[in-house]
Amino acid sequence: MGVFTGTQTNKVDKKGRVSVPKTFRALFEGEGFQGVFVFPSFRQPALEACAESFMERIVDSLEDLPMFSDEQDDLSIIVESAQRLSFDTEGRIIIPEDFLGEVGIKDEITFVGRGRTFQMWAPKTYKDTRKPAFERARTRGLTLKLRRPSDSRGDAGSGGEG
Amino acid sequence: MGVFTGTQTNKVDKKGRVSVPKTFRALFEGEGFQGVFVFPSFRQPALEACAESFMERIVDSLEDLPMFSDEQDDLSIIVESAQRLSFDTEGRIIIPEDFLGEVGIKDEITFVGRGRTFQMWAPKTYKDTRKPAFERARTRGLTLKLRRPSDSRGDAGSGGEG
DNA sequence: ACAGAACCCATTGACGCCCATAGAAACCCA
DNA sequence: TGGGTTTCTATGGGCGTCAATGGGTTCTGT
Repeated sequence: MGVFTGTQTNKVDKKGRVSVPKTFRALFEGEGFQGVFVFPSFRQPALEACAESFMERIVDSLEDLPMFSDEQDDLSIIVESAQRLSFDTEGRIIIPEDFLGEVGIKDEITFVGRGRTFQMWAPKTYKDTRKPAFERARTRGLTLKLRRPSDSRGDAGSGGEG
Repeated sequence: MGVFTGTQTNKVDKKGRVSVPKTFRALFEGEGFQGVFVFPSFRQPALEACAESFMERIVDSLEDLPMFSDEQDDLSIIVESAQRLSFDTEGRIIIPEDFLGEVGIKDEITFVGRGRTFQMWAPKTYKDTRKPAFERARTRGLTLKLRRPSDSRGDAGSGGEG
């Protein structure tokens, strides 16, 4: 599976349908389930989305924690809130209204590629958030240590600052 | 078998029947027993549910504990209290009244996907519990160490990058 | 016989499927 | 290289199907 990159803004029609960008949809070739798992981000006013295979990785990772532990309970919130939305014939999905409300999406939605996952934002919210982030990256002089090629760990690990 | 994700609220009719969400039911394809095992959670005001194959995993895990130990005795309560409820023709189950009473479910019930298992809550109870949990996740900055892709069972290894 | 559960049927509203169209990008040919 | 043509993505709307629900009837075990 390739990587989700770039941004694209599409419309939400009267029925609540949204076309998932073709460039994103193309990455679902070879996935068993043709659709996405969507859940609210707990770090940003946005919705997170991923394919089934990635969601299964999350579940497997949760199983590494003891059953009935506090840790597992807390992290389960991702799985609990992740809605399974399948593509229609035209590659559209219907996002639950409460999700849209939580992040302020109305008639337009911005898709943001994030590698193994992608996000969905209210266009204005995203624009307002992105500018300062870019500015921070410049002024702080962020650096990234690249992994060697062919070390194929799909780990979506911390790109954090710190 | 896929994973249980997301939440859905259905009704409990006068006969005590509840439709198990289709997205959950679909995961019982290939299971021998068409129905669920249900037992009260001892950590939350909710009912736990799983398929037969998972219940067998629980039993196997209990056997890893020392026989006649306090731990095994205590945890055995899961197996002791687990009711075996089969789907009717429409995919509904009837949950014993004492179970419903214990967790305050009346005419509506919220199904909560938890990966290999799912839970059933009184809608209001779940909503009140979920919000703080989400807030905790944000403020504590919870992170999840992802298992490597396609590492289906073996140890996820606690080494790796931080 | 009785109570509870399983089965069957009907209803409804949401969602999936089909078709049509506009606009944009890709393509082709001169 | 420019203009015309084709292809396809994104979008909109109508309609059929199915999940969820409710109620009646039959079955089963006690």
